[in-house]
Formats: sequence, C-alpha cells, structure tokens
Amino acid sequence: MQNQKTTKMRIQETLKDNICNFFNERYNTAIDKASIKIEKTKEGFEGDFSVNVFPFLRIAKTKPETLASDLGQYLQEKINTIQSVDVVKGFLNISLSDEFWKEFAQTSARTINFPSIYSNDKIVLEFSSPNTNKPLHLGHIRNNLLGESMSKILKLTGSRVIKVNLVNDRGIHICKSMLAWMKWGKGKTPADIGVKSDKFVGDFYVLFDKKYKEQVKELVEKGMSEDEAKKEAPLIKEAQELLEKWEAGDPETLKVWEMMNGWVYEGFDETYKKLGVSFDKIYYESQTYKKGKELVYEGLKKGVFYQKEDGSVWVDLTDAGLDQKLLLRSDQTSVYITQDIGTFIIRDNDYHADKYMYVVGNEQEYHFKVLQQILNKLGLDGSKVVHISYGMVNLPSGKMKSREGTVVDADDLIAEVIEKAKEKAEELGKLDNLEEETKRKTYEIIGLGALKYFILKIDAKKDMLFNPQQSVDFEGNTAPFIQYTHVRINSLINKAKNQGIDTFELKVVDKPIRTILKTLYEYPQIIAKAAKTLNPAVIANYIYDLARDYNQFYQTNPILKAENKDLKVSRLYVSQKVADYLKHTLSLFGIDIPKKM
RNA sequence: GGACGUGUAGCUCAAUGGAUAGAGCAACGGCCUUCUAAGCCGUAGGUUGCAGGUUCGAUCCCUGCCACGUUCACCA
Repeated sequence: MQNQKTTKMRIQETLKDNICNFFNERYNTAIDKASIKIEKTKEGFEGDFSVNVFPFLRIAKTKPETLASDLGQYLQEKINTIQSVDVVKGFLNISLSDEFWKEFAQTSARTINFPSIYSNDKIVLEFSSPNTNKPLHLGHIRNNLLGESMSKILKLTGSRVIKVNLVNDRGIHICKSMLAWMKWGKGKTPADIGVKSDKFVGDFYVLFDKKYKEQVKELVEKGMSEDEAKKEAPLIKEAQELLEKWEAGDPETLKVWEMMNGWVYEGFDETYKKLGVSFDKIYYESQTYKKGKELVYEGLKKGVFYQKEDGSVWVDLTDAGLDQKLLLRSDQTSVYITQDIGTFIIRDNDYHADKYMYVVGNEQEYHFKVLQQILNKLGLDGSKVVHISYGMVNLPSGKMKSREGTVVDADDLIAEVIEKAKEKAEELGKLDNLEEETKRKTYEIIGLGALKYFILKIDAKKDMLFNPQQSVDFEGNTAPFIQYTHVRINSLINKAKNQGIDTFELKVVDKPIRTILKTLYEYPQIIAKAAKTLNPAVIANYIYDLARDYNQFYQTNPILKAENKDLKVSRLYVSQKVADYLKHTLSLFGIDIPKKM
C-alpha cells in the first residue's frame, strides 16, 4: 500500500477501505474490496456517492436499513470529508463536505490524473488497412475513427502507442483494376479527367467487374456451368497472368502498378487528412507478403504444421476448438493468414511491443483466433495479439457492398455533412459577419465533428445502421450540441473578462454546482473504462451527460447576473471547468471546436 | 449443421446484478426587449424477442426456443 495522502486519494477508494475496516471490526469478516460498489448518487436522491449494502446482509444479518445507517455512522466518524449521510432502503447516500469539493477544484485545476491501464506498455495499433483498388467508404470511416480515437485514449492511460497502417497493395483485385485501365483507360490519368485519383482507379475496378460478368454470362449461354465460366472467362485469366507477371517483377507491369497505386495514395491522403487520421508507420503488403511463407516452412520443419500429398500446408487447431486451416496452397502461394503471420513477425522485430492491436471488423473474429493459435504453435506469444473488433455499418437496404455499388462513399459523406453544417449556419445567421475563410473552417469543424461523433458514440462492437436519407444529426446527442455548449461558455467568459472579472474560484458549493462537480469527478474513471473496453462510445455518453447537465445549469442559474460576487465567480469557475473538460473529451474523438457558431 | 454476436419506445441508440429501464429524432404543447434558442421545460410513447431458472433483486447471469447477422474457402 502506497503512503498517499487521503485527500489525494480518490474518495471511492477511501470509502472502500473504510467499509472493509467496518466489516473487519464489527463482524470480524474480511470482504473483497472489489465487491464494494460505489456509484454516483442517482438524480432525485440526496447525496454525492452511494453505497449499496444489500450484498452484505448475509454478513450483518440485519435489515438493510439498519446496516446502512450503522455503516453510515461509522464512515462519518472515520472520514472527515463526509458531511452527512442518508439512508434509503438498502442504499447509503453520502454527501461530501464543501471543503472536499473545493479541494477537488484546486487539485484538478492543474492536471487531471488519469489511471494507467496498460501501464507503460508499448502498443502497436493497426487500423485503416485499405485495399488500393477502391475508394474509402463509411465502413472505413468507422475503422479509421475508432483507430485514431483509441490511440489517443490509450496514450492518455499511459501507453506508448505506435499507429500503423498495413496497405493491401497487391493481389488479384489490384490486377483487375490495372488490367481494366490498360485495356480501356486510353492512357488517361486522373488529372486528365478531373476525378479524385482513388475514385479514378476504383472506377476501373468496377469496369472490370462489369466486363467480366458479361463474359461469364456469354459463356454460360454457350452452355458452360457458372463455376466453370467464372474460371474460364478470358478476363480473369488475363488478370491472373498479370499477377504472375507482377510477382515475377516484370518492369512494365510494376510501372503501371506503381503509378496506379500512387494515384490511390494521393486520394487516400486527402481523405485521411479530412478525417484527422495519421500514421507513424505504413507497411505495404507487397513488401511483407513473402515473410509469412518462411515461417510456415519453419513450422513445417518443427512439425507443428503438416503437408498434404498435393503439397498444401495445413495446421490442425482442433485442440483449441477450431478447425484445420490452410496456410499454403498446393502451388506454394500464400493465403491471407500466411501474410498476417509474416506481418506480425516483421512488426515484432521492428518494435518489440507488448501488445499488437488490430482494429478490424467483427467478421474477422475467427481469423484472429486462428492467428493467435498459430503464433502460439510457432513458439510466439499469441496473447499479444488483440483484436479491436467493431461492428458493421449497415444501410436500410442491408450490408454495404462495393461491387454492387451499395456503399456510402467517404468523401461524398464528408462533403455532404459539411454542406449541411453550412446550410444550418446560414439559416441561423450567426456567422454572417465572419470572413469567408473562417466561415468555411467553421462549417468543416461542425460538419466533421457531427460525423465523427455520430459514429463514435455507438458502442464499437455493435453493428450500426446508417440511413443516407436522414444522414447525420446536428441536434440532441451530437457533436454540434457539445461544441455549441463550449462556444457559449467561451462567450460568457469573455464577457466576464470584459467586466474585469478574471479570477474564477469555487467559493460556493450549492446543489446545482455540486451536480456538475460530481460529473467532472468521474472523468478519469470514464477514460479508464473506455481504454479497458476498447470502446470510445463510453466517453461519448459521458460528454453528452456533462453538456446536458451544464446546459440545464446555464438555463436556470444566472451567471453574470448572479445574486452576489461569490456565487458569480463560483458559477464562472464551473463554466470554465466544463468548457475545459468538453474540449478535452472532444479532442479524444479528433473533434475541434469553433470560436463561434 | 457448428461457432460467435445481436434482439430495449414508431426510428437511432443508452443503462459496472440495484433505487421509478433512460436520451435524441419524429409527434404534440410551452420559453428569446434579460449571459448565443444548434439551447431549455413539459406531454405522449415500454410485457427489455418468447418460456423457464439462479437471487433479497435480472435488460444484464444460466438453460431452451424464435428471429436476424457474421463466420466456418487452395478469396482478401
């Protein structure tokens, strides 16, 4: 046990320690500290924190009310920051003294102390990981936002985070768009046509698919079975030949490949920039895909994998409750999982990290289980692999499918949401006096904020539904609501400063102020929960509560026109604090706040 | 068929085994000569998919069933 001053210790811990002592002294029973639940007192009851005594009735063998009031009395004797206690059924509601809250105000004025979760761990966090044959869509936005946000949250809880992107820049799908461009592109570039460069490439991918389907249809009409037609269509054969040429290092092919990928990266960078997403290191599959093969052969030598007569290599994972899994095809080419084995090793050599986290959709949960098991078999530590699994983004019509064109394009959506912010702002007319450039920036901050929040507020592991007809909200539980709260506070504070008031201080702790302080006090634990559960949505719920509580406060308590000076500076203090917290929480989502709105 | 997941208000989503299951949107009704109305207050809206079980207490845990989704490829 560290020798901490009790005032610095979280009050919940102090309470728990004393509750343990209570049961030790009175009932000679040691209870598990972790089993004690201390929560913020619910609205409508008198108190700051509540202890539920029901779980301890077995020990005490009395009525809940009796136990609660005995415990309350004990705690009040031991902890001097308790002002009063109140018993409702089995709940002991504890009110803390004004001094406690003033002390909290003073210490939190300097810094907020966040608990450390993966303490000092080095974490390599992979996210985004796009294919270079089509532009980004809403599903990628969710991935990118989750990754970027988790990196910030994990940093806050004491980890060193390295953000990496693994670009899927090779394979048959890339060859398809290359082939289409070579056949029908007439040597044109995105600049020639004036199309965003990743979309330009994506269009050729779609074109390939269209022509390919036509060929398949033709063959089927000639009497071929569909499966056979899919294999025999000239286009797919050409694409495969192109892939072979690429693997053989044919200069002509590589030239086209590099050029087209370059276009895609240019387009991606634009989208990443808008989303506020960045990486410390970018891996390219073309540079890492061979590594996995070596490891598979090594495993084969060690006898942890086995080879079938046709030459294909497998691993048997039935002892872990999984199936048998192919690692190398009979022609010795690698599959998806082979490459992931390779990239893990490369990454581990590069960083020697404690955890390798992957932000990847929940449809790949099985894949990651398999990966962990294989790494274990190879004598590596599969438990270092953490799959940050998130749900799919669905449309009212069902799942988004690139090839069927039922996707919400990332750039389109971003543009739409900024446009909507503009319309709304013009309607309200509050920005009319600003310069064009400032206006434009403001629309962007609000629109992108709305989009980011809209996605991140939903529990990461759950599927979510996006209705393009309704798009993204700007009212209620949204980023603009929170941004607006902040902007309004700033305006208030500026007015106060103009009146010559510049020291805000907590002198009065009345009920409305206390309500806000209680919420502020929770913040570090909220962050801890978000880090533990790998879910930024926890924070969104919190920000919204805070902003709503404050708006209520603002609406019912005059601040600049408070009855007396003490009340005025106290309310200003609380306002300032809320603004600081809102800004901090929003920054974890990569959301900015405009000066005016 | 096996594995995993989801099912809460008309819609989109909340709710560490606890107090009266909450918000927003949509609907209806109030509040701007007073700190920015992207705000605030109110009304209405629920058999938490169904049936059992565990317990002082279940939206949450267990079992069975129903519905939906994902996954189990010599695709990535």
